[in-house]
Amino acid sequence: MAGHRSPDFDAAELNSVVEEFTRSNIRLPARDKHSFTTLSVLHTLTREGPMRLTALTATEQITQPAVTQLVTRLEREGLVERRPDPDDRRAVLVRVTDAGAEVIHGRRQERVRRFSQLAGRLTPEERHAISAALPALARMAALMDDRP
Amino acid sequence: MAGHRSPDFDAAELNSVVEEFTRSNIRLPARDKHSFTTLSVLHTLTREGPMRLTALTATEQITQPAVTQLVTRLEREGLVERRPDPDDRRAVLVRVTDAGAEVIHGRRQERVRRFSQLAGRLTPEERHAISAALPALARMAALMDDRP
DNA sequence: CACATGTCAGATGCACTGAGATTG
DNA sequence: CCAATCTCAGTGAATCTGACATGT
Repeated sequence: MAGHRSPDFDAAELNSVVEEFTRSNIRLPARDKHSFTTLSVLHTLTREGPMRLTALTATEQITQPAVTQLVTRLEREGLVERRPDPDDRRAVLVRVTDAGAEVIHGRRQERVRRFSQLAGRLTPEERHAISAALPALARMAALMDDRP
Repeated sequence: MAGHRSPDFDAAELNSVVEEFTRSNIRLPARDKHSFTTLSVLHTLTREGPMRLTALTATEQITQPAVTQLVTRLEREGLVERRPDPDDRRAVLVRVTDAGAEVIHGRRQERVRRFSQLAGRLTPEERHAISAALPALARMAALMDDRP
């Protein structure tokens, strides 16, 4: 069951762990009223800075009209702002407001706190093993963006 | 920014990695025609075996009427089956068909293959670090289910 | 009668397709 | 004139709330 390229590396076991973390992470969005797409857009804008609607269409998995509608909704809730692009008057730049950033920041803090608590229930050896693997996992995650 | 309980453990960094993996994992559902909830239900039924609609309502994040409708849809597509509960004639047991299990199995294989390819682009040291951390990560994931 | 299980009916939020307006 | 960017209008699938039928 190990990966074809690396007999010493159990990709199925890695996938199993990722599935569990994903599952548990998905449960959280249901608490507040924001939809999954809403959170994803706010997350992207927080990471990447102001973007055009077209750029958002590429990163999220919805069509341009849906992005227009979604941004209108988010603007009405005060989570993002529309600004005209000074260089191209066809385009608008969407950016998160402080309130929007706070939504993402709060959720992130909640998860980090949860991970801290869970780590406290592991052995020092287990914590060390995870810490030692984080740079490699981060690089692996970065590689995933190459070929979406 | 490190966790309060374990100064040597960077929970924020772990969260960042988990976020990236989750993001990249979420993109995949958009390819086939199945919705996220559909896949989640099939996944749960595959892991847990036959369940009542009420039990599904608890694990998934939707209401009972939505589960009824969703199961009807899945039954029409041949992915699950309704069976009367022999012990309680009010209830029905939902179980995945072979076709339904195949959907989940196929997706899992696709992800495992992807992880194998990505691992092939890492250094042997990085692969070793990840392998060494997997048991600890699996245990951490198991701990998450205790307090949902 | 009280509770649990599942279904039915109407209302709502969200995304899609197709067409249109403005600017480069 | 053509391409890019965004918006508008109408349609459809999925979910929610509230009411209801059945069985314990």
